[in-house]
Amino acid sequence: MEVELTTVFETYSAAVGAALDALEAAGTLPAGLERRAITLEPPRDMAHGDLSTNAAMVLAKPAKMNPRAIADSLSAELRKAEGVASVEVAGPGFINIRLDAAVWIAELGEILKCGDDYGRFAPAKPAHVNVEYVSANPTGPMHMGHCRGAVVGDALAALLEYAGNKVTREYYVNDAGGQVDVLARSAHLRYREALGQDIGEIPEGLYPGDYLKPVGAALAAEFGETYANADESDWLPIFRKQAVAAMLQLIKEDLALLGIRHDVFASEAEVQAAGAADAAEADLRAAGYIYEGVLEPPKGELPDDWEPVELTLFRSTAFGDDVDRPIKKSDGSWTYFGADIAYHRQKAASADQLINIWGADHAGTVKRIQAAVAALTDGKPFDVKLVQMVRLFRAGEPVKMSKRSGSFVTLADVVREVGKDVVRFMMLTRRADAPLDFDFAKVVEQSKDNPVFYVQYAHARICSLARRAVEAGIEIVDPAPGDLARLDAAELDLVKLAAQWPRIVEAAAVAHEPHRIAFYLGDLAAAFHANWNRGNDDPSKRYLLADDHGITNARLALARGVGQIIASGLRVMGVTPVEEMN
RNA sequence: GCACCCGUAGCUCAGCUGGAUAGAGCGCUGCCCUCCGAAGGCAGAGGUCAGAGGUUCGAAUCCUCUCGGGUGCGCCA
Repeated sequence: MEVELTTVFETYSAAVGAALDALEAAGTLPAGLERRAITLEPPRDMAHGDLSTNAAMVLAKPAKMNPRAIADSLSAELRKAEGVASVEVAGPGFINIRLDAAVWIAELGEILKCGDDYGRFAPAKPAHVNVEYVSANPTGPMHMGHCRGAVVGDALAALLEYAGNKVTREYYVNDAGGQVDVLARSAHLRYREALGQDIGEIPEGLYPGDYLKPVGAALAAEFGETYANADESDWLPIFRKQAVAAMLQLIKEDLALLGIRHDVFASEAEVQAAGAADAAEADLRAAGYIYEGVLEPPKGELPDDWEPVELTLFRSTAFGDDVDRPIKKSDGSWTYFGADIAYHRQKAASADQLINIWGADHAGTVKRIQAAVAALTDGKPFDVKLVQMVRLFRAGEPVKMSKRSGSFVTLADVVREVGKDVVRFMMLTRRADAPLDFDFAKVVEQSKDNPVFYVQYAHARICSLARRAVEAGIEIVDPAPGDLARLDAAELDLVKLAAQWPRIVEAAAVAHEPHRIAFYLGDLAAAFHANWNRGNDDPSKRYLLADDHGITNARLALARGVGQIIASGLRVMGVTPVEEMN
C-alpha cells in the first residue's frame, strides 16, 4: 500500500494481528485461522470508542470457540499495545478500543506534515486504469445530458490517481457511423448557405443548430464552389472529416470549461481502419464465440422493416446476455458493437483495468460488451458505470428542453451561469446511478442546505482564521506539545473524523464512487462548523484567543488540518477550494 | 414480453461492499441568538429499510420470488 504514511487504522490493524499471533503462540487460539474477514473500523457510533474490530465474531466459528471468550483474551492482549487507553467487549463480541489522546494529537501532526499527501496512496507498482468517459458523438456542442458523465468520469480518474493508480483518461470518438454522415450533409447545407444559396428550412433528419454555420463558412472559404453541386460521394468523406474535427474542437472547449482534459481521443474510424475489428473477430472465432446465424425478431414492438437475415453473431449468451449479438451488418460492415469490441480489445491491451462511464440509456448494452471483454481478456477487471439523468429546474420549475428545435440547454450555458465549481460539486452529490435534480437557484444559494456553499464556506472560514490571527497580533507558530494536549474531546473528535480521509479515499476508489468524497466533505465541514459555533456560547472555545496564544496555535493547527483535507477532497473532485466567500 | 437501475423519515437522499440503538438536509415542533466568529445555533418528534421467504453469530446491504417506479430493446449509435 502506501510507502511512508502509516495511519492510525493501519497501526492498530497491525496491533490486532500481533495480538492474534500472541494468542496463537500461547495456544489460546488454533493456528492458521483465516483472518481476511477481520476488520478494524471506527464504529458508527463514536460513543463506542475510537476503533472497533469484529475479530472475535469472525474467528468464533472456525476456532470452535465462544466469541465472548475470544474477545476477552484478545482484548487483554490489545490492552498491552502502545497508545491503547481502554478496551471493552460489547454486544455479540465487538471489541471497542479507545486510544490515548496523544495518538490523535500525533495523527494531527501527521496530517499537517503530509499535507496534500495525507490520504494519497503511492504504491511501488501502480495499476494502470483506463477510464473512458464523455465520448459524446462529435455532432455538436455538449449539452447537459453529457455533463454528469463528464464530471463523474473526471472525478473518478482523479480519485484513482490519488489512490495510487496510473490513469489514462480516454474519449472514444464515434466518427464512423451514420450520424457523422448526417453531420457531413448538414455541414454541406451550411456550406451552400455560406456560398449564398438559399437553403430554406433545415430538412428533417439533419442537424439544425447554428453551430454548423462557421463550419460551412470555413468549407466555403477552403473549397469555393467546388462541391456546391457535386455528387455526395465526392464530398462526403472530406466534409465528414472536417466537420468531425470542428465538432471535436467545440467539445474540447466545452470540456475545458469544466476543467476536463483527456489524454487520448480514440477514433472509431481509425480503430476500424487499422484492422482491429478483424483481429478481434479472429480471436473470438478461435475461442469459438463467433458463428453465422439468424436472430429471433426483437420482442415488443416489431419494426416494420424487420426480416430474418443470416448474420455474423457473437455468442454473448455464453456470458449471461439474453441473445447473441451481431458484430457485422448484412452488407459486411461492422456494427457499432463489432467496432466497440475491437476498441475495447485495444484498450485492454495497454491497461490493467478498464472503466467506462456510460449514460443510463445505454444500460441495455452493458452485458454484451462485458461479455466481449470477458471473452477477449480472460476476465480483466472491467466496470461499466451507468450515470443517470440530470433534471434541470429553475426555482422549482422544470426547465423545458426540446431536442428537435435544437434548444437544448448547453453545458457552456450552465457553466457560464453558475460556474465550474458549482457544476462539478453538484454532479457528485448523488450516487451516479440515482437521478439528480439540479436547480439553478438552489445551487448558488448561500445557506446550509447547499452543500457546495457549506463545504466551501468551511474552507474559507479556516483560511480567514490565519488572516485574522495576524490582524489580532497573534504569531502563528507550530503549537507546543503542551498546548496540543489542551485540545478537548470535541476537538479531538474533529481530528478523528479528519483521520478517516485515507480510508474514504481507498473505499471510494475501490468502489469507483467519487460521490463519497462529496458526502465525506459535507460531514467534515459540518463537524468543523459545529465546533466553531461553540465559540458563540462559550468565548473560551473560540479559535482565536488574543490572551492565550498557546491554545490558539493548537486550534489553528487543528483548523489547518481540517482545511487541508477539505482542500484535498475538493481537488480530487476538480473543485477549486476558495479562500474567501463573497 | 424481456433486460438493467431503483424502492430507506412527510420531501430529497446518504448508509463506509455483512456489523451494534438505520443517518443528514429540508419541512414540522420547542427554546436560544439578531453577535460581521454574518450568510443562524441547540434540542425534539418522525422508520414494518416496498413485501415475503432464504443464507448466518448478525441483513437496508447477499440470493430467490412478488409488488411498484424509471430507463432501454433493432443489422441504429
